[in-house]
Amino acid sequence: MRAEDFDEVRRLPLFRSMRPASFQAVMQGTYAQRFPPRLDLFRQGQGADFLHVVLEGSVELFADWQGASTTMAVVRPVGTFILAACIRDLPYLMSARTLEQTRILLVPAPGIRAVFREDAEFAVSIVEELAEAFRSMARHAKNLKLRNSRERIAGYLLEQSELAGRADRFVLQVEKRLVASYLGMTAENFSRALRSLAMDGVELKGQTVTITDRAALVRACPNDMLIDGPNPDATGGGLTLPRPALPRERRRKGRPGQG
Amino acid sequence: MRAEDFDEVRRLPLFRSMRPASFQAVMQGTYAQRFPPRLDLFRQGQGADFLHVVLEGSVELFADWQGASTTMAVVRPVGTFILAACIRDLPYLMSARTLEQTRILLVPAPGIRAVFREDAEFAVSIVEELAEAFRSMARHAKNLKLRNSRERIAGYLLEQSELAGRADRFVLQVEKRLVASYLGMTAENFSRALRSLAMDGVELKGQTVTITDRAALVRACPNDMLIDGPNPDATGGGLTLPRPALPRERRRKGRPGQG
DNA sequence: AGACTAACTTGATCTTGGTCAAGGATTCGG
DNA sequence: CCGAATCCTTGACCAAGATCAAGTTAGTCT
Repeated sequence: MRAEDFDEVRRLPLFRSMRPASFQAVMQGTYAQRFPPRLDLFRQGQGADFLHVVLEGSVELFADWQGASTTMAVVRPVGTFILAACIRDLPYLMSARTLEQTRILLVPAPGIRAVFREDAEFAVSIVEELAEAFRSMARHAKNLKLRNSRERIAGYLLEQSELAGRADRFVLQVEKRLVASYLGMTAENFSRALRSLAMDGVELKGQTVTITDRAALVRACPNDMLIDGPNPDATGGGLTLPRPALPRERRRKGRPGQG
Repeated sequence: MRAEDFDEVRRLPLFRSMRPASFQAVMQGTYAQRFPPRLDLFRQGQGADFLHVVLEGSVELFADWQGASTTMAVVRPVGTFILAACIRDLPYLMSARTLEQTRILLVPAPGIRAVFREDAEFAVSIVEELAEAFRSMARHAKNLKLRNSRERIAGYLLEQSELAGRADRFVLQVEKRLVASYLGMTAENFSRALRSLAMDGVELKGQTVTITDRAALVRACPNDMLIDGPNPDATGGGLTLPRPALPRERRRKGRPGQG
């Protein structure tokens, strides 16, 4: 592992409070790796060998069953994923693939399991990460069960706006089909419902969303702290939502290149 | 707290590995209380004052938004709930009410937060409980997103059968409307879809389910370890599914009596 | 730049599941 | 044992969302 990576990782919420010796121990066998876009990292059902930390790029977590597939989350820097599986030494419940060119830190699971029993501060960090991951997933389930697709989209746009610093204009950070899948609907239905939100103060041009009437949009999906967040820090325990950037800042060089 | 409660609690997965002094500290201000059926324990959005442990009876965790309401889980002995909220000192994401007469242990959240920083074994127990809770919730979301209502019901029946020791005949432990809500559908749709499963080897008489053709039922909902469990131990971190009993064993004295 | 590919949109149609309304079945209290 | 309340079931209808099938746009590769 490169020295600069070492420092960067050391500053991550999950690792910054632990004792130096513990950090050294966890980092045994840890390495950062760069993956091309659209690469499968692992499949659901596999054994949990490594905790993954996204350093650059983005990763989609998805699940499938009987031919159907659904996006469960998109993880961005500096989020972690499959912590729960590593802790319990159980098979992953989700599959993962990179969306863009992505750099990932792979931390051997046995080291984590060993060290967090000895370093209370590390245990605290893990507990907080896991608790947040649980809450994110609970919110996801509530969202699916309590709202219809139009409301889920409206809520998503409001959340993205929030993450962009309450901006009224922002760019969707991920493909629409992926957002649709994340929100539990087909791409077609997403497209139509999104268009229909024009009546509720949403303007669309390509990937750029402009909220022209925030009050109307909130009326379409009354905000609820207990579903929509806040997602306190950037690291949602592997459940960070796709995060938007400001319009001009797009930086979409590393997008999917091959299918 | 009664001495017998003390011993019982001490044997819970969450508490049995911790140091005696830590246990004493956590138990400061802890008390067990008996609640009548259908009593609201707390509402979503409230501050997390207590970790709850179900000692007897059962508790429904549900969520609502804009008039709609959905069951998120049913917790039975000896499961805990809202651990995540306690750890993060954040508002509950769900509401809770008793289903039957229920005895609950109320453990002050500040004590938990303080002690798990000092007792590594306790931290480990919390981490494992949380990890399992996360995985349960992830499975719940996958189930909702990847299966239609008929499949969810078939899967539920297979799971209940499993929990009853692979029995081909068992009794539903909770009201059907509650199961319907848990599975994310209306009671009417549940009733119809359940009936339609007669074609797939399911016989019904009141609350009693008989699987006459397990292979057919599995065909209706191919089992998947990564959605349906196993829910390794009884304590699913507040996410244990309603558990069935064997037919004769019903013990349904304490069922909902008043509205 | 032009061709190719993949994502997105739109329309027509159909299925699933929700809504509304009423009729049975249980259960509980007297 | 009867009556009220609640849960469950059934039917008719409706609406949300899925599917299928083109088109259109946009991004990538040569």
